[in-house]
Amino acid sequence: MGRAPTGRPTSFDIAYLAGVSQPTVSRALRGDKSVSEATRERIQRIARDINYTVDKNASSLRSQRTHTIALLFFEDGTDENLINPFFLAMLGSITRACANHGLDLLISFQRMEDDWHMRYQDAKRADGLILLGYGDYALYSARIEQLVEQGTHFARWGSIRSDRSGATVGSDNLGAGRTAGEHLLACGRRNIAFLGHADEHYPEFAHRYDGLCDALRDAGIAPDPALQFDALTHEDAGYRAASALIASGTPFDAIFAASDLIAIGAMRALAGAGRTIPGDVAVVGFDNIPAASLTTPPLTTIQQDLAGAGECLVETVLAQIEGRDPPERHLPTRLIVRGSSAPA
Amino acid sequence: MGRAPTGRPTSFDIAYLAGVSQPTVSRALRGDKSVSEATRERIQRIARDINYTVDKNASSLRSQRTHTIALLFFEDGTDENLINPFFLAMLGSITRACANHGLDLLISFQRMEDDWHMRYQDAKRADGLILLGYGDYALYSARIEQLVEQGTHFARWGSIRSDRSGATVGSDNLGAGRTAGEHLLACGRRNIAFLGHADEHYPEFAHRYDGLCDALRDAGIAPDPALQFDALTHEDAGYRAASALIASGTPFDAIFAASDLIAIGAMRALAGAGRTIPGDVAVVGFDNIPAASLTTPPLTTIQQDLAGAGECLVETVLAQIEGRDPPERHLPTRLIVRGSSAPA
DNA sequence: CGGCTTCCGGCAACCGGTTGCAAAAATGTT
DNA sequence: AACATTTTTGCAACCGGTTGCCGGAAGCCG
Repeated sequence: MGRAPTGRPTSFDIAYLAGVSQPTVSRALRGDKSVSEATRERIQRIARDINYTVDKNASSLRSQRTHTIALLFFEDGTDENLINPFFLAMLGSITRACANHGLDLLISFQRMEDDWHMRYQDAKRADGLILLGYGDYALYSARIEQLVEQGTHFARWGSIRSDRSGATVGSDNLGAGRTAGEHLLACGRRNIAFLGHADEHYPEFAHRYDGLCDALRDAGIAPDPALQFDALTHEDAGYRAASALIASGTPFDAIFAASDLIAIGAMRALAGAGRTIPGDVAVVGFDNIPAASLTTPPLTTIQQDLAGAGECLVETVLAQIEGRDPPERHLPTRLIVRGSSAPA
Repeated sequence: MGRAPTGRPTSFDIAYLAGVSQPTVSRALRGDKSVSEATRERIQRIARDINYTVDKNASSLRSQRTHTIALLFFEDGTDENLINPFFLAMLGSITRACANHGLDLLISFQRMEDDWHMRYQDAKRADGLILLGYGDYALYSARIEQLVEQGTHFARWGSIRSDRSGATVGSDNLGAGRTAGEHLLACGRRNIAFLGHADEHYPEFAHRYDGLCDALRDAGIAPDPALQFDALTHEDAGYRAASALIASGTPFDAIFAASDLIAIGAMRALAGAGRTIPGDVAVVGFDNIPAASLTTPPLTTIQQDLAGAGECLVETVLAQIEGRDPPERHLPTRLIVRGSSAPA
């Protein structure tokens, strides 16, 4: 039955050693129930003995399943070398989730211009995609539509309410914004500024702002558009936005920043302008990046459920692949109170 | 010549449309010079028109080249969810280097116990491996030997002088340690403590310590073993090591921490003990993680050439794969002076 | 004990490119 | 114009598992 083992072991070698046909080896190693317990164990033992590993390429080629998903990051392209720390934390979570599901993880950073929408699924590199990116959704929404059209399995991290096409997994930004607002109100603040884009191009930020506004209205305060300043998620953007806020002369006693990096930049601007934290201005950030606990004072912030996020993204993609029902894609957040916002 | 296009496009479809044989298509798309310019262009145009992508599995299966490398992280397993920020920065650099070389990058976090030494190369998932891990090298040196024996292409990040088997890429830790020492000496410090393991199980840290000792000796100071305290690279470890140092009663006016995380933990301990920085104690860290500039005072540290590191690791693996000469595997470092160490 | 279902395992086709070798075409030589 | 050379292209085998289908063996039943 075939030739004797030679070179790197293949399933044929095992078949030879076990005295069975090669397809039987394939079935046995995958735990196919149409192989008797006895032969399966025999085959598995031999496989272990000769250090056999299934060739992933051959397997994927025939079965059209790679058991791999691709994680595509993309940023606005401004910062070449720095990676947003929040993404990195997310990466850890996704990696672990993949490992738990026995999936390999392919990683790539993308520039907007690339033809990433076909590089992975089409080349059969991956069974599904996870898309991760802050920045202006409008810039790549066209590609996302394309993914949907061609039936690509994917999930993206974003704001749950912008779930028009494709499966979006995200934190409850609206609720988080409300929580932040209520916290600051409870601290006795009334004039709460928001640093971060609030238009539809940046739905995550916008929903955080919406939540803040909801909280304000509930407290009988009309949100003041003069207290909202655009900022992308960079420290410098936070610095500039806070400087603009200060320069505007509009009185304020609190800042809700759309991200910790923005908050950190804002704190720098406040310190430069002689405003004390939290005395003159309470500050709340978003993300709870590692650096948030190291600022002076430590930054109050909102923590997203990162462990849950990775698992949820992976599970969402898997569900599409296997035709199961997708999980709840709505993740809770938690307020972490630190020194930058004084308790009432 | 064959059947008409149907379903997802294959090279056969293109062959049909171009009126050539399928192997010619394969050759043309890879730029094989044995295809005439005219036909190649015709084929490439058709491929673009019908959105064709080479099936990576089929290609890899036959050619035995995946154009993929696997990046294996491993940590001591203590911290489940936090990833060392230094690694994350490295990841960014490696990702970019892979992209530049047209390689895919497979990522995995490993626990020591796993059979990672065969999961990738053997399964033909990747052409080569990059190993990244702080921690006790003794724990996995056996597996590394195994990799060498079976001819696996790999490079690991580590200390250049421990390059006994396999290609090790790393910073010039010895030189960096000397630089740190000389800087502290120039600041007028004489009793410089080192926080970090200094034994052969942690060669990177040990070489940093050795460099410090060299600098001390050059200045006519005998290194005092009582000023060296073990610490792995976690904030808590730094806190504990610094606490032990303070409790030991040995006088000291400077700390050189083997990593920024250790330094940050140490600064916390110093603050808790009422020692001022840099007044009583100057502190120098290592890595220049983002948080380093946010501490109070900002942390003087040593920056490794991360961009170069990723490129060098990738290039080293590629060189092995393609039988070229490996690049220089010795990377320079740079001292970043901040507030935690007072100028002389 | 013949007939029927169930369980196991084999046969052969197949996934979609890549590659060694040889034939055909184009170009050069004398 | 006949022959040597060099380019282009095709043929067929191959990479190493996976899968649909079928047949033999074993188990079940009246």
